[in-house]
Amino acid sequence: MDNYNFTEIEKKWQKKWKEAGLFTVDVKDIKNKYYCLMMFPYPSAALHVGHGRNYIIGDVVARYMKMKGYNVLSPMGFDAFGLPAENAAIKNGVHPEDSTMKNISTMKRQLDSWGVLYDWAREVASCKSEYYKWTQWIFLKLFEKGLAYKKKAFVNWCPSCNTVLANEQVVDDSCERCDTAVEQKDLEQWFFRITDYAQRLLDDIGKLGDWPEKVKTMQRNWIGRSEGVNIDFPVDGTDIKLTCFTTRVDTVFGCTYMVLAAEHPLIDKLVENGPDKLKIMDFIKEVRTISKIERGGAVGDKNGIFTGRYVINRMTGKKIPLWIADYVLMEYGTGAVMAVPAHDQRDFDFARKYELPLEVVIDNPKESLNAGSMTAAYEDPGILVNSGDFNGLLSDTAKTKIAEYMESNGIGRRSVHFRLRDWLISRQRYWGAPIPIIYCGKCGTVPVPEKDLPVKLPKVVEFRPTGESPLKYAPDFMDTRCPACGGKAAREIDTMDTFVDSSWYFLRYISPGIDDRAFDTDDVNNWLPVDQYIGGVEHAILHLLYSRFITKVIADMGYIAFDEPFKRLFTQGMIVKDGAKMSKSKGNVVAPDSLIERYGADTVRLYTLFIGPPEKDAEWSDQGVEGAYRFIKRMWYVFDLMDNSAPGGEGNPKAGKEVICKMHATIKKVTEDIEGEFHFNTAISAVMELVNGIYSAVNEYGADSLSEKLLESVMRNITLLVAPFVPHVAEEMWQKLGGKVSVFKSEWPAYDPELLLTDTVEIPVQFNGKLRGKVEVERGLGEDRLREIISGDEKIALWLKGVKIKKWVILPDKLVNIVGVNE
RNA sequence: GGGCGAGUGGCGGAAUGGCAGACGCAAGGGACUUAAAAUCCCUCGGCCCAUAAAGUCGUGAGAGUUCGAGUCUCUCCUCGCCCACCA
Repeated sequence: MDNYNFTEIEKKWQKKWKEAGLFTVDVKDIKNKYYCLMMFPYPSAALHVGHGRNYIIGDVVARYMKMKGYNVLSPMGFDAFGLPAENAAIKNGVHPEDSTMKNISTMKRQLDSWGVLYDWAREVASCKSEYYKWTQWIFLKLFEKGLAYKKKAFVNWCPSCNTVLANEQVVDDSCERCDTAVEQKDLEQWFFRITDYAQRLLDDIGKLGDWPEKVKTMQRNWIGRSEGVNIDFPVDGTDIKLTCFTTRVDTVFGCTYMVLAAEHPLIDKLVENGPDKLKIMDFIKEVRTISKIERGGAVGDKNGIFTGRYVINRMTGKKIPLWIADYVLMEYGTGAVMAVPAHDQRDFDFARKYELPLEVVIDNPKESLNAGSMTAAYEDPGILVNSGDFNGLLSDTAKTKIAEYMESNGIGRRSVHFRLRDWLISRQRYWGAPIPIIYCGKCGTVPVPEKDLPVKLPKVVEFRPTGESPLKYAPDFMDTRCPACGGKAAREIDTMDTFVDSSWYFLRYISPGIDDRAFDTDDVNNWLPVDQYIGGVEHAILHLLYSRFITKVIADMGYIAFDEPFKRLFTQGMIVKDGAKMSKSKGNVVAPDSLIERYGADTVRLYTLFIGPPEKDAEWSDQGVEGAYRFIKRMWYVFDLMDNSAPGGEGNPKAGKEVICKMHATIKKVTEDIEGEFHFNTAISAVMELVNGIYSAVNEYGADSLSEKLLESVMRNITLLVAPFVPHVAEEMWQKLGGKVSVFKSEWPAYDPELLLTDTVEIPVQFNGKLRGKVEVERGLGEDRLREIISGDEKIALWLKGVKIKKWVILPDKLVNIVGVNE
């Protein structure tokens, strides 16, 4: 047998698969369709082995499904707009387009060298105008429906980088790149009205049966639905009513003051003629301008100021003071909070600081509360006290009763609030899809007509940050004509968040070439929802939520017939090195190229899959790679065993029986591991055991103990089983075994349940739950006979001496436990 | 503060409530070799002990359910991730 020359083998098969179009799909052929999708990557300079995990897992699934007879669509593309390219451009003076295209070609080469196959004819890159034309079209569709709108909003501003930051670039209230504290700046911004879909996005999580529970929970928390009551508080001496939202209406009798957010729109009117107006305005200014980090850095440190006004708590009839404080957020609820210091820790802290009164209205059933001696708010449910007609009720009952009372007396209304905010999609950046909007002095905000798409991103632009959108300084881009009146007009200079690009790419793969529509409705309806989506858990919230939203919007407009894009989701864990995420700055990046050169792609794939359960993080070990390499060689050299076995010989029946049994068990195990939770690590270890089994049979019973025929049949099955994991060597082995077509066009092996079973079984025998011996008996032995054999066993008998047996627990063919006491 | 995970040998990790540590890495010993690499074989949780056998302890800690618990229940500790002054 030849040596295992992985370089030659891998080159050869990669070329042949390409020529044969192994993963080329005709979308019109929808029989047995299977859409296997991996999250498309951002084109960074080079991939490391951590990135590889995603593609290798996906490739295993695609190849496995292919062998199961499915028509597998596995496309790939690039999420090519975005900040890193722009930042690199600022730093190195290379145009983002050039660096991005260069990175894409590097990545494609790396993916090829891993043996990961895609239908490359469907490749998309979000920075190409033939793609973003349709991202812009989606924007226009949302605009048409009133789902895209512009409003003033605070954006994250890094004063050091002189630029706007996306939320995800703000880490611990500081700039992700330079660690400077992020400020809030008030700018006109485009939003998508995702909040209109909050309830549906929440409800439909129920449809996502095959998503990880963890991801579903994260989405639920992010949407954050809470039920409560909007309560009106009249401001004493005015006709103004302030409305606050609460989920704890049961505590309303304990509301001893009220607090507004500093951004609350009615503040100006309320303090207009007050004596402390200037002091209050100063306070508000401070809260607004101070960066978030100082404002909320230490939770518990709350600052506020009295407005001089009082509001009426209509449940108690009492006048309570109205305050402004930095711990109330304008973005959530109504920006006004009824403060119940006895039953809310934040209100408690604030009340203690400013010596505001505290009233217990929910008593702790275990230990009565004392307003004076409380050291913390009592936030648990309890029994109502000091609450008029509602005294004695349990919190839960009181919530309903009080809400009903408020509704029938016009004090408040039941209401639902979400934490989810509208999606801010404007970026004051260059490297993104331009927002297709034109501003005309006469006609106002005018959408670019569909026929004028794409609005092309100009190539020559000064994109060094000035604090304004770089496109402002591209006159050829900026200056245009109004599509409505033909007069002079200016283009929108902001670009779109890259999450917009990635929220629909899975549709484009179906119809990559067409330029008169974003996608073909029939084809998309035939192929989607995606059967299996695979990607990192870091996208659990934003990308997946946005994709679900856009899908629903497009579905509502009638372009597609489904409203959830991904049927089944798998989120793989990160690969870390020395306990940390791989990154260039930490210097712990493991590059695949040199490993592939040294051991071959199959080895790197095998180790990546063997490293641990794929949904969990795993620590990379270069020594572990060596082990994977050894296994492949060990498998390869089974061919030598075949050469050495006696030609035409019958072999040793006992050895043969053992190997056959093991073989069927392995087929069962590998199949179940792949189809279940993608536990490739245990699937691979099962094959390792089978290969070890062959070697030990030969060791124990001699070189000719396994007939050539048997070895060949075992090898054939091993080859099929490992094909998705180590495709090149498997294809080579398959050919050597006489395979006429590709192993990936061959049928996945089936096991014979009859042959899984050995003739005899070894039964562990316990005494009082502790293992005391084992007996080897024939399979399917009756309980009486088993009891007899065990009682007669010398070793067991020692333990049963002087013992009164109370009970025999017998699991036929599996285990026996004798329960007894010493007499 | 809230949510979700996870704690098993020197390490990565296995184990439908039924033999804890599969498989692999590392380590030690041996065979082959002039030598090395590669390969093959053996040992490999702790204690007791002479290497054994037999015994005994052992899955973060403690309790519970059970004939039987790494696995189920409760309490606690530690670590990781996500969210976080969300009313």
